[in-house]
Amino acid sequence: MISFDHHSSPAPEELPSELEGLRMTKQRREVLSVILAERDHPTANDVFTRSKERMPTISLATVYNCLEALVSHKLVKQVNFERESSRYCPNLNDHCHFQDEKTGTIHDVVFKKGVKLEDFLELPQGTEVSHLELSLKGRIGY
Amino acid sequence: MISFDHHSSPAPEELPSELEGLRMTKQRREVLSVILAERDHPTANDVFTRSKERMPTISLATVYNCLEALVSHKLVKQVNFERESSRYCPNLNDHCHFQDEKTGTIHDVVFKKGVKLEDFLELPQGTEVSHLELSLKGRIGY
DNA sequence: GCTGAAATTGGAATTATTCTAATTCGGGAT
DNA sequence: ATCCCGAATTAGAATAATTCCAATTTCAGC
Repeated sequence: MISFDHHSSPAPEELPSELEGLRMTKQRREVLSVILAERDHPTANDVFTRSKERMPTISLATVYNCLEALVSHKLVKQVNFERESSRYCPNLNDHCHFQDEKTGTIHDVVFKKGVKLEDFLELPQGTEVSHLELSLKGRIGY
Repeated sequence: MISFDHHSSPAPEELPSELEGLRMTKQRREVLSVILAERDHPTANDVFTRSKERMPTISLATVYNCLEALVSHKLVKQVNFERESSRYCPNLNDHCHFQDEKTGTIHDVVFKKGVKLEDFLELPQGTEVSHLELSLKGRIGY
């Protein structure tokens, strides 16, 4: 039984020119494809470095702009661990993150099938949760 | 049924000179008492401002030092919402945080009695979680 | 009351991120 | 195809939170 989330890597290229109402510019496409290519939760700076390989003129500001556009259009998720720099994740399913303290590697962790927030949290009724972030740190079993 | 966590305010003053193996200096005592006095999840800067009222010579660096000492000795919890500045919380019980999008107010939210991580997360067996942070945003029911 | 280690301090430094203002791009109308 | 205009990109400056540094100060144990 696999518990950490694994993905079959979809082809990163050939994205439509508009997605979720977001104009897919060269740079946004590049940034998105970097995030899809290596699903290792890169930081903005990682994305910048990788993007420059294929698009040497891209700027860090643009990478930040693109990331913000992709996140707000829900094509990518932003991942935070305490005050570390934000990381980016293409897994759009409901999930959270586990950071291996040994290696720093971040793994996606899925919620058990059918679990609802009210099942494990004492939330006042009527509370509407618009955003949830659950971050774990620890050591992986062997 | 109360769902958000409420506290009876314990007396902030007269803390011992050593706590959890941490030397309780004037400044650490002051910082801790500020956090205990108003349980509104202040930022480091909030703590600095409030501390200065009674201890005008305290420096921001010291506030950061004290907070780090208190957090690492588990007398206070550090609370993060995305990339906002860290906030500090004297509630040592297992709990998480809900930020009201309307007001910015942060509420403690407790886990349902007896709930374990494995009840709602697909964690590989043998995984040891040493740190968990769950942050919610949304709107409160009326 | 000394002494050494730890804590405090003010200011400088760092880091991630955002802002700014100028330029470029690209799609629709002509 | 060309013009136009709003949006996107860019380089660099600015900001904000936090950490670092080096010089004092404190204080617990002798």
